[in-house]
Amino acid sequence: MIHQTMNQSTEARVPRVRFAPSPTGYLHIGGLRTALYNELFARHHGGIFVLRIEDTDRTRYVEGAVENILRTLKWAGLTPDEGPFLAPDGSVQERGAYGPYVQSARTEKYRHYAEELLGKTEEASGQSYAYRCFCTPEEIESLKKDRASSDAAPLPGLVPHARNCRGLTGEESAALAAESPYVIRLRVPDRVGRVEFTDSIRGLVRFDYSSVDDQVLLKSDGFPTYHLANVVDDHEMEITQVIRGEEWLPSTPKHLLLYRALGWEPPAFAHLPLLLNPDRTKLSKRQGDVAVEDYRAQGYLPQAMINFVALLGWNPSGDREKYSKDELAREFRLEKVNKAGAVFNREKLDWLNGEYMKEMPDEELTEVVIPFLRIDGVLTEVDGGIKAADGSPVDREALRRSVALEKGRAKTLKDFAATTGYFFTSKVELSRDMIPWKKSTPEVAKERLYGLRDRLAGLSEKYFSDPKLLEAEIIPFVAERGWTNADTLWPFRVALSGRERSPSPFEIAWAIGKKRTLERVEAAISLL
RNA sequence: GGUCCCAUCGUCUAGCCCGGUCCAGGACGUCUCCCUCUCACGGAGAAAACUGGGGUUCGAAUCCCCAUGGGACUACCA
Repeated sequence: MIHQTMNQSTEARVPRVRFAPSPTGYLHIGGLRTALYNELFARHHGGIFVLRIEDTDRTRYVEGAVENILRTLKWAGLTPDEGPFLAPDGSVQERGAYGPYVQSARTEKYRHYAEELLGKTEEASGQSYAYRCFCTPEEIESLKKDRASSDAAPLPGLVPHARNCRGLTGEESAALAAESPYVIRLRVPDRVGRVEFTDSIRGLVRFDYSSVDDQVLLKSDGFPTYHLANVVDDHEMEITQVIRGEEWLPSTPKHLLLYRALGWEPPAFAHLPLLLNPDRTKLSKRQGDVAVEDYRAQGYLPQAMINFVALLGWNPSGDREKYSKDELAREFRLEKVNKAGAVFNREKLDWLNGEYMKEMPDEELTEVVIPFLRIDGVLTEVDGGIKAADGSPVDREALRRSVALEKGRAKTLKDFAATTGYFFTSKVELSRDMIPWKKSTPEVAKERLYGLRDRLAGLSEKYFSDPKLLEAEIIPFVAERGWTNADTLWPFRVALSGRERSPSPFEIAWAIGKKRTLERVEAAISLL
């Protein structure tokens, strides 16, 4: 009496996987990882990565969500081989031979199969694989309450309401259908038995028939539920390996039962461990950002996101932290995916993001930083030219240098807005008492700045082309005067930055140039 | 409650399938020291884990059982 579902070998076929998000808003970080694993699997095996939109719940549809998902996937560098994509003009189009790839455009198919099941008889029981249920949601709700409150062990097998409509004859059912709304439910066998399957990650998993509810397949509005649509589409799109979140594990027996009822060979299943909040519950909004676009807006690089999320639940070796997407694809093995959930920990993401920023060429980094500087008002764009917040022009080279200097201490692209502003203003804000080194006095600071000013003024522009040149010039000068680095360089640096913490004065001078360097030193002197 | 899944440092993990090389390795974070005008960077180092109990075995993080703990699911949502 055991129904065994074999995971047929699929070596003869091209592996096909899919990512199937619902357009209910934004792309969830967990969705990003699921999509990534699907793509990695496809690339590793030379297969096809399909994107499918599961929008069978009209009540949850959010305007623009499809575009948003597409945009975010693109940003992350994920590129489905088939399915909807964003055309250059911004419209959503499709590619691939298995379309449409949006479920709302496929409703006829689902209805067709649901009705087919109504009339199809299972040999073992002599009953149809599906039946019409006329119960209202309210009735079912109260039946459920009864079940929950009763001390008696739940009846083996069936959901309570099943007893109402399950026994209807074909004629009764058809007659009622003419006058009342109904749903079509899957008839789970009421004999003893179970569904078994070998999960690609977890191994053998089994469910007794008695623990599976008679799932609704077709809703009273004529739309399919996830379960039906998913099975129909995975079959029609010839998906060979399903890779999805662990939350789907409990409904897998329903899907397997459906494949059997329809007479189809099921794909292999792999259920990914969940991404967790710090308290180890399923990652959720409320405990942090879950939308990929939030991370994008906060200045995380797509490479860092991909790298980070890939290693949440899977690891190729254990002693390396940085991998490109190609390297990930080369190493990817579904069998090596962990079974336990993984806490999404932002510190490590910050670190990884910093690593990627540091290795990025300055020109490239500058390009991606600019939008963040504009958002935060550090820079504005006038007639295509970039200007500082106070209207002074900003040249590209100065911008590049400031980004190069600050990238060592930035965790995200957004951080540059907070650390980089003083490079571009014509006047630095500073107060008299922060100029002297903490163990020194304003008088000393003033003397040092005078000396520095005269010395700097005598240096040609060439010295400002490399912080090392400036340093090689100033350090000996400080020594020969009998000054200390501390009581000289601190005032110098503060004069240039207006900050307690910043890059070295030589670096700042290099970034802002001789003219501004002298202006700022002069301004500091006048405060003393 | 029921069903199912899971369990190595605070966190991500390597090792587990094919028991000994593991008084458990790496990374983030933390702490200390070095570098240093500051903050970072960088360098050196430290603290930090096999949930518990049985069993199998000469030997268990690794295999088995139980307990405990955690999680997911339990919709005409996905």
